[in-house]
Amino acid sequence: MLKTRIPQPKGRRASASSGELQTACLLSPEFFARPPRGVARALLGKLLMRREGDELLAGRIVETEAYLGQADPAAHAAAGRTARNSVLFGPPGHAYIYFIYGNHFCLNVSCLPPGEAGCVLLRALEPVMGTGLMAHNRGLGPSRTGTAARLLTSGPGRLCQAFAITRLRDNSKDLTAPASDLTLWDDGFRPRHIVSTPRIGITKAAEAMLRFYITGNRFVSGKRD
DNA sequence: ATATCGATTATCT
DNA sequence: GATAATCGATATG
Repeated sequence: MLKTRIPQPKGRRASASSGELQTACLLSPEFFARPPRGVARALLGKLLMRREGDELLAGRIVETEAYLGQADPAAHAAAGRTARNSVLFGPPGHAYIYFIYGNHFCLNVSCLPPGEAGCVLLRALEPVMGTGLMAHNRGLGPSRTGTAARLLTSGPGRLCQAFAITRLRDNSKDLTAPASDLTLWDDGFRPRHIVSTPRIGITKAAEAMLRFYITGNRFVSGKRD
């Protein structure tokens, strides 16, 4: 099992992060080879990491949504396999990235064995490492505290911009591969409480409780402050 | 070939 | 709270 050392900021009390240095394990393909609902819950508290040359970005996953595959009317896989969504039908633990509203990218992780097209959308992260570069990628000033920090990664489009995630660069990338520059890790953090709600921004199957977030975390997307 | 709309965000009032 | 921005995927003729 591949491990690495993840430096962390001294967390304030309300923050999901705490401690200073943690050993983290790369998530395995098996972690994702199960139904998206369970993966979406299990991904809360895990770390997304990006290698940018000699710089490192890290964010803790605090909000997710599950998309169940061909049987889910809200899923991109609902109409079957296309060139755009083919990653969803491939092996678990790979990045499915799509372009939305003419402006934004969204990052999903494929779930279930090959042939089944479930996935989990990453909706919000709590910044852990590399906030300066995140702010630069977002076109924001260097401020990284208070309400301004929420603008870095609180939303599916925002977190992709902060991590410089694009379809061209990252679609189909294996997020469980040690050599990948975009990876998912478990540093042992476990959320205290998880809330489930309807998914955001969809019209079909809008009542299903498939959005999950860490209770009380200030980096969850939506209105705050 | 053209029209519609979206798993969003920023910027108004 | 409301809406413009922006473009690729998909549906329709």
